[in-house]
Amino acid sequence: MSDGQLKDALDALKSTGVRITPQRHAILEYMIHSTMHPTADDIYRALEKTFPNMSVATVYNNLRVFRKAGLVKELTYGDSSSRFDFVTNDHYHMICNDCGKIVDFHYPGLDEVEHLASHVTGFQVDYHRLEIYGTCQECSEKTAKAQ
Amino acid sequence: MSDGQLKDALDALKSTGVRITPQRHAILEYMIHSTMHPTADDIYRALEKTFPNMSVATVYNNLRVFRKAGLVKELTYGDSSSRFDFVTNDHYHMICNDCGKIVDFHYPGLDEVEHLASHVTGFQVDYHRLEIYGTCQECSEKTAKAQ
DNA sequence: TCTTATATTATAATCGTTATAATTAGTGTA
DNA sequence: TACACTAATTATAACGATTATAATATAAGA
Repeated sequence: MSDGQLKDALDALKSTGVRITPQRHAILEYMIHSTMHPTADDIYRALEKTFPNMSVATVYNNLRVFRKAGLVKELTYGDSSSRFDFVTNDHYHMICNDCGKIVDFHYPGLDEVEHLASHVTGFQVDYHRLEIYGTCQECSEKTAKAQ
Repeated sequence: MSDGQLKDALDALKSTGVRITPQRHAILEYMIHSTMHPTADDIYRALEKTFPNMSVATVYNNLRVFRKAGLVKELTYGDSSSRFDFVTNDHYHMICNDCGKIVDFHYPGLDEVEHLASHVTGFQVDYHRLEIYGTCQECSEKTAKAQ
């Protein structure tokens, strides 16, 4: 089914007039098969064996192309590089404001929110991003002890 | 009621051993009264009449202090500075992947998600961030015309 | 195959954010 | 109120992620 995802993604790009280059093919393939949310540099380093001459700029440029096409979502954090996810509706993130830890969290059914939002604003919705911020258990306990 | 918010915020800080400085007071006050989500530099420039010697680092440091205290949320985007919001549960954002436009969108009741998340992960939840990405009406029409 | 616009490469530049060290100033206590 | 101690601020330098630029290479339709 990953192959189907790749083919669908390539078709979607092609249909909007975006050229399919070996680099784009490889980046998309990597995104689909990667389990953890890679940074642009992660992708660059993973592909430099296959494309020794590829530039980091190419990775950034294409991630932006994919994002505009609604194929990839960008997760930005204040203190480090952006991370990129191939768009599938699966899980959300909980983030500790103290230590920065990221914990996955499953929750179904924000589709209703997407639909309402689309209806009200006229947006053609591609995906959403939900993050819940707070203090993780370890940091809570550390603070409690310190006082 | 803004005054109450400020007082509550200052009390919350004090109770965790954070010192109240004139700069912190002013930054918080500015955050509470500002209608549009300011960047660190916006805050810096707004306060430099009152604090001609204040450093940008002070703004960044204190925004992080406030964020850790759950008073302020940081909205990060790939292509520009972070924006900061005083935490109140009101609206979400829709973001155009093409032109970057940000449109406010109202939706009540993600409290349930927060509660479940807290229960499952042990986090003490402060706030959440929800953003919906897609293509705005203008950009959709532009693309349709171009083809 | 040829043509042309688009993509890639290599590199330099930008700019938001953080680190550092010295100085200043809150806040609890006497 | 004055003191002492620790935390906060300032000024500046450094870092690093991302983008801009110009030259070269290449995808894809004719």
